[in-house]
Amino acid sequence: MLRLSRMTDYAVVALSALGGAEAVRTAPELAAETGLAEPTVAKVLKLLGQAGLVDGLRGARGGYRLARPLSAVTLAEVIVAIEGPIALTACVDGASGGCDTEATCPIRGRWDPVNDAIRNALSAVTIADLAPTSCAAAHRAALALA
Amino acid sequence: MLRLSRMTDYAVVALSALGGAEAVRTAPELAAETGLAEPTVAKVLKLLGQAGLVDGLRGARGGYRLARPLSAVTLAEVIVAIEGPIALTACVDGASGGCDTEATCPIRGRWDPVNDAIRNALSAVTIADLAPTSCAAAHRAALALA
DNA sequence: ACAATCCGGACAAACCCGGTCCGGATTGCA
DNA sequence: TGCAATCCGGACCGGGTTTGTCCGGATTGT
Repeated sequence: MLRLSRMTDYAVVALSALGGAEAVRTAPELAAETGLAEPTVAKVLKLLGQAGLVDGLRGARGGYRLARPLSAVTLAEVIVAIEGPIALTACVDGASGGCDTEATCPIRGRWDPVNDAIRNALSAVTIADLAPTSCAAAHRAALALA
Repeated sequence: MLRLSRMTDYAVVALSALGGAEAVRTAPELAAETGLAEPTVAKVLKLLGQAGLVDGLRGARGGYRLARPLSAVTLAEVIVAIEGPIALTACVDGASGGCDTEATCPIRGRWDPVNDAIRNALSAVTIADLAPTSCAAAHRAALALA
């Protein structure tokens, strides 16, 4: 299924919520807006902060703020921030030990074009493309129904 | 990391071994050539057979045979055969229940262009591209060293 | 000085995947 | 006709990864 981590999905949702307004939002605020658990949101924002996609402002009246507009953040960047380097197999970038008997496997290295193609596809999509309308508002509405 | 199942890697290796000669090979034979465990190879070949990528011949003197030349088998087909439909998120093709509070999530459906791009990238690569030389021979050599 | 907030890591639980095994069905050969 | 070889389908369990949570420490505005 080429599974994408669920954390990455959360990251996109959190970024969309952050993109709704240009103000500083705290982690509990964003958790309430997205309907996700607060520690989980904090964890995702932490990762995004390390990657430089959001700015974390410490201290009282602190919170998180977008480092760039959503239209300048690609999906590839988010995936890298949450899941690490984009690669389909473990036999990449000198990960020795992953293949036991396949030390001389001729397939090794042949995946590179595929990986590049995937990276290009993911770099062509921005978070703004994924959440053109106000995602946060829709989530609030969904929560109101429950 | 966009992890691809290890079974899919095995499938590529098994297909490459099958592509070496146009004869019928039994599962134990292929297991010995690829250096993989026999039940695992059998499982992979079973999946590939269900997908129509290989023909399984029953009875004595039976075995497996390529249904098509490797140059006509795309990586996307192998992935679909082993892992199921190619999609980055679970919020696809009416998988209700995956998203609990996000029944009306506006992001839903927006992943389709991304998924299509991934599919196209994976459909552009054939197994013959991944294993141009005799992979089986290299595996035998690696086993001889051990 | 205090309160609010982010930061970093450690931790248990749940889920999924990898790998194995078994019995049944089917076919070729003696 | 009987036997052996082989694929087929499913169930099963252990290990590992991911998920989600929590806690103490650092930092900053009031």
